[in-house]
Amino acid sequence: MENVNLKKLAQTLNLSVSTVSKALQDSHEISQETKRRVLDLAKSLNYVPNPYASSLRRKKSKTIGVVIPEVTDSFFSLAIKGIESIVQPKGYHTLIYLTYESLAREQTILQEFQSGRVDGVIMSLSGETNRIGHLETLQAKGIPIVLFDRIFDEATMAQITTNDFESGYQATRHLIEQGCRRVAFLSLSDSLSISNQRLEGYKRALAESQIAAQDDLIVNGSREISQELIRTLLQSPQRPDGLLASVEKLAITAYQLCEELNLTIPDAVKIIAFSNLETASLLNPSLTTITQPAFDMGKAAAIALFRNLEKTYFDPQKESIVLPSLLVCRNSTRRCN
Amino acid sequence: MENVNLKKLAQTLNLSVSTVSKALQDSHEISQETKRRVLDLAKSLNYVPNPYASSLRRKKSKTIGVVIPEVTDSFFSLAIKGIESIVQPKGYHTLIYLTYESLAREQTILQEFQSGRVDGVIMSLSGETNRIGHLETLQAKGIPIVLFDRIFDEATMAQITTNDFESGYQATRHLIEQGCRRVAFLSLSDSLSISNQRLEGYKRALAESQIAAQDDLIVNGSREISQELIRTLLQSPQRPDGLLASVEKLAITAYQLCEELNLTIPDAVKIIAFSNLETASLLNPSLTTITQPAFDMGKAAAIALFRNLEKTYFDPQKESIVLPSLLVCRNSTRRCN
DNA sequence: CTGTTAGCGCGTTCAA
DNA sequence: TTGAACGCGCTAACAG
Repeated sequence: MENVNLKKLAQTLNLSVSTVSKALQDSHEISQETKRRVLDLAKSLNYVPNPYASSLRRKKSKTIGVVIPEVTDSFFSLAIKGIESIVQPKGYHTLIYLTYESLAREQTILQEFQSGRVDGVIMSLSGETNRIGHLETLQAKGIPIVLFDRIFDEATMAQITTNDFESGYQATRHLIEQGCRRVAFLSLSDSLSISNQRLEGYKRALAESQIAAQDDLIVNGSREISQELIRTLLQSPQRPDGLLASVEKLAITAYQLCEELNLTIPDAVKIIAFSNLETASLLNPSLTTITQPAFDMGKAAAIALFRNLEKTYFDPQKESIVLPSLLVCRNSTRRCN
Repeated sequence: MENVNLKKLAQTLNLSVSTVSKALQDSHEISQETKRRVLDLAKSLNYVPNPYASSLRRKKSKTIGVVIPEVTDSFFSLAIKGIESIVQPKGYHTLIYLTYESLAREQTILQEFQSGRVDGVIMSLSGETNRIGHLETLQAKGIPIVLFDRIFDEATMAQITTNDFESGYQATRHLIEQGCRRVAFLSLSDSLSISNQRLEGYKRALAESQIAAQDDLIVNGSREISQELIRTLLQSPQRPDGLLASVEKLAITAYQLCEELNLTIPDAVKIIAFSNLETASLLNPSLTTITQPAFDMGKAAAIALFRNLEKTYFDPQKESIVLPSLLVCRNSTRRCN
């Protein structure tokens, strides 16, 4: 790989490798004079310690694994920034893995983590994930996991969410207030915590307005499957006049379909999307979004993880942190809580 | 870290560590019978090799560093997916680093790479980067670098771009055809290859239409600085009637300002943005974008990188790959080349 | 076909 | 205050 290592430094200074090592770690058992000499040479030779050798020896990789379903999603990319804002200053590195909503990939990735490649994991579950044996196995090996956004209620670990019930409720109420009477709910899967919570909020809002929830207005499935289901829905004689998309990608799909079917937004159909697209409400005044504090959620997740990493003994414990999300429409921003 | 390693496997099977190691690597010098026994045990004990020990020994990390200015940008997040589509199947891992447009951070990151943490680097330069000594130093140590999008012309390495001159030209022509006579050009910095190319195209298009380019219509600076410059520009009596934003973030800033200043888009001001936002033209029919093949650029970068990694001897060579970008407006898509 | 030996670069005894 | 020796887990050269 490279060339300048402890040995080389030691040789040119006529010191032993271990002395140099200690000097670089600012050990108290090394004289100031020696430390200075070592540091000077290290700097002038541009010495960079080999992280893999160090990991091997210390049994710590100073690396965090981030496992998310997507990166081309405003929520997740913002969350990454939040994570990095904590992780980087600590001198840790970030390994990013994408599951593309597949449970199998998620399992493969976590399996690989058993190698000790990462010291801890921050993740948001795939749409397919309906059991978490792979998470538990990893935790049992002493590697802490923090979940954010797409959590798993029964799991014994830190979990960062927004109040999804409340935001689902508020969003639905907003649509009803705008005159919608047939509101559809679009979800990626029925095992996703966030979708289910939001769905409950949706149902509550409908009930309060004496509108009967209809099963055929609740769409469940991967993006490809949903696309066809939504298309059918929008073509049916009793098509919905409002859509609540619990995931950004589904909102995009819905938009494309409305366009394709010549349904004008918001006259024919109103849409509310869970999305952090900075541009969304700018680009289209009629668009309403539920905006989550993605950056802060990433930060909170990283902070919770470090709390566990810094313990001498890691003992998985459930811990829930709930941050508020915002309902943003052109002229107003309302806090959902 | 973990517990089950080669030694343990070897002990329980009464074999030597090296035999087990070779068996796991499917070496031809191990009998089928032994291989089977080893693989069976490995699977049942859930053995996962320690990547750091292996890296240390082999002097290969099977890890790629991706260095980009931002992740909350549709272009870069899509490019990441393109990169992963090549890197993952090869069994390589992806370490992502964000420069936030800072040269200093970029230098720190590359400096760290001298440790051998990564086998190769794929990067897009920060807005501040006007020299590439840090890249050359790294390459000189045998670590290949591939640049994409924000390249550095004089650099001796593979570079993946779109035809920025052409797309700047087409975009400007499009604005002129829509009736714009005072078109402003928004850029992050004057050291950015893409901005300069696009600027040249812009100038050419103006010249062809007998419109004199005006320096005060060319805005240069970080997002914060630009924001004030653009605001001033939009408030001046001879404000522009068209904006060409060479970076997504600047387009967002421009949008926000138009809104704030009550300038209706597209009546008062027309905007063309270099952006890959899937939703952009959907959300607002009046929006025109230059869409780059971000996913394919990521792929191409990764492929070029592996070409270098797989060489027995790495010898930096310049290599340019140019992919076409698209000008997308509501009813038409035109290829820029 | 299998085992022995010797490191990769670093950090941690323990002895001087 | 410094250094010698050992080993983290794995791979590679060389014997047998």
